[in-house]
Amino acid sequence: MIKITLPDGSIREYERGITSLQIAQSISEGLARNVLAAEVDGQVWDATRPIEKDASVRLLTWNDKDGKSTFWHSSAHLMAEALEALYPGTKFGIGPAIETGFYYDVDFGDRPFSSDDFKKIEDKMLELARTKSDYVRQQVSKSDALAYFTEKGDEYKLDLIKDLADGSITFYTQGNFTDLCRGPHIPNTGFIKAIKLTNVAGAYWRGDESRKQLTRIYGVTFPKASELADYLHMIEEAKKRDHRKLGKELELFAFSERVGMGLPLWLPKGAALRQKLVDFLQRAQMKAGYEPVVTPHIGHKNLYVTSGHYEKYGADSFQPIRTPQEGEEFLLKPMNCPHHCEIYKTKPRSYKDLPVRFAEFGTVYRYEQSGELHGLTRVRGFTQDDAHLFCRPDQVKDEFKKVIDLVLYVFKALGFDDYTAQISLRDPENKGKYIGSEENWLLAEAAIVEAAEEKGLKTVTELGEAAFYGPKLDFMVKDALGRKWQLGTIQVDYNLPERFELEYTGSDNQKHRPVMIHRAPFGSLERFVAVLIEHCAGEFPLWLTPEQFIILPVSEKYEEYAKKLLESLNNTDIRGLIDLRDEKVGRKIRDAEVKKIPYMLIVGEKEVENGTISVRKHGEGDLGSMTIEAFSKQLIEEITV
RNA sequence: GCCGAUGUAGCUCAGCGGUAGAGCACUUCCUUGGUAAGGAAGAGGUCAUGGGUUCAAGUCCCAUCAUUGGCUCCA
Repeated sequence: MIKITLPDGSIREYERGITSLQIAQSISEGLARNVLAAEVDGQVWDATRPIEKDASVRLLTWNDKDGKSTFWHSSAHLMAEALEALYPGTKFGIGPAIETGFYYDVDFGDRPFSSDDFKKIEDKMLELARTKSDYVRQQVSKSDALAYFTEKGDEYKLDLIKDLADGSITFYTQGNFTDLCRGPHIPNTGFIKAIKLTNVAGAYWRGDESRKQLTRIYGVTFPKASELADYLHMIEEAKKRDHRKLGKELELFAFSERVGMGLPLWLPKGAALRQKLVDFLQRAQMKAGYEPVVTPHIGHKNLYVTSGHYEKYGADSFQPIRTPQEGEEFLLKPMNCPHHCEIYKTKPRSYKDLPVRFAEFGTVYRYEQSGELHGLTRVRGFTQDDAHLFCRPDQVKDEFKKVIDLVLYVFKALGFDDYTAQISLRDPENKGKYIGSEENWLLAEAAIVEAAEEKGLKTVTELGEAAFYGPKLDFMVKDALGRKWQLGTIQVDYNLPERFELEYTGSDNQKHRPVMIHRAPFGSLERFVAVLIEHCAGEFPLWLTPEQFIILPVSEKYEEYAKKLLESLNNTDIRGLIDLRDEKVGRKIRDAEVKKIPYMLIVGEKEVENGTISVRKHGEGDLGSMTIEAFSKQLIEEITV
């Protein structure tokens, strides 16, 4: 007998060789029907794999992340089986589960493939799923594994096996399909009830451009048809919220081929929104002791040679601009920090002066590969809400904590309630790719970890995700549809102060090196606005809305009253407009609703007589009539953040 | 940058070898209307660009550009 510890702490005794599935059955039939896999001593296993010794077991269902990914990984195998049945001779690369769904990289040889083939594959998959074939795990020797795939003629699998240690190789078979696979898998294909192939794309074998390009087929599957329907609905909703679509419809920004790809044009309404964000953060930063600075859009090449950016990114950047007479080389500013370092150096600094905090909404230009541009989230010219804090080593942690406070304040004001922080540290395996001394890195990493801990942030730590000059703390927010976005970032930098030979005079009258912290709560205004649009589906918080109200006269007879009304309501914080078109009020309301204008003020005979307005709120409907003063007061209260 | 898809009116799209279409938006006129589309008329396109095939090319082929889904990259 062996002892199995369950997540609730209870310990049950079973015969040696019991499977997780049988454990589930001993608890309840319902549970057993839903078990996809199990976590055995921290490792995800097949639910059907025998357990040979005492272990702690957590049964995984569709509600667990690992349960889902097991399900999707098994779905990838099911798709491969369908592909092999439909297109004999297809070779297979890798087929993992991804955040939502799975993909399989396959080589169809010369056969053309397009999304038109999806239906056929989906049908075949469903047919195979209904056979409820078990996923059977089998340990094989390296030579047998090689022999199998040599026989099958699948060079990709052979390439994979080459790198595997003999003794740790497993095959999984379901139906007529056998694949090299570490597992785990769901018990049988019958769990897969709803299937949707989503898209097809090219992907290089092992992500290497010099190797053959395979066809990557993406799909997603569900244990219930209704879940697929929900998923498709979510996709529809995401499409409706796409910031590129809403940005066009709400006249926030545009792109022009003539201006150049990846270079956004902010239209009046978008610029108004953007300006409000800038004002908002500017005010918060002034309170927090930041000093605004302004630097030019280009900088001498030597500046970036000094900073190290030229060496690292020069070849992949926009190429230098040369002055016609002197032949001096200037770069479009890809970063604000080198400029800010020079500002720091304009005068001797005392330890008493630190920290100094230079803030700039600095527009930077970076070459992004053409295929990578995407709406406002990936552009070639963008404005960072950048600031650099220069402080003493003993101030780092404190400053870091203050920045965390600022970032959280910004998120709260903008309705991002669900966020996590990612601590990005060095890749311990590959320390050579980072600039800076071991000692400095250890200091910086400790400061971040401690600050995040003391602020009680929900964090995940990623090794190898640090910037080349220092570790960082990135904030990821979840939007209204549950999608994750990376926004704010805080980065410790012991490196630039070194390169720019920044100094301050300590209380010991000796020169010391300050520490630099880069930080941007929004990240970039472009990206932030994109995320904000999708988060709130274009219905911005009132204080950010470019046009907060629209006056709708019932007929042209009330035009005068409407104009006076506009004059009395408009001020620096509240902006509105009048719809003077020769249309019925129903039409004007519809158009205002479509434009997502928060308040509609309807004025007609009644209102003129009583000196009131009839207020309608976007998405809610008629609020009844009120006095102008009452409305104005309500609006001001609502926009105060 | 690489692979695939797409590019027709301001917007959303139909047409896929034989005289450029629809809805919305726009302009003008009628209508003076009370909480999500009043009526009529009009204007608007070298069918992304450049080549080619054809008696004839938005329509078929090639190239370029842009957009887009991925890959790769991201200070």
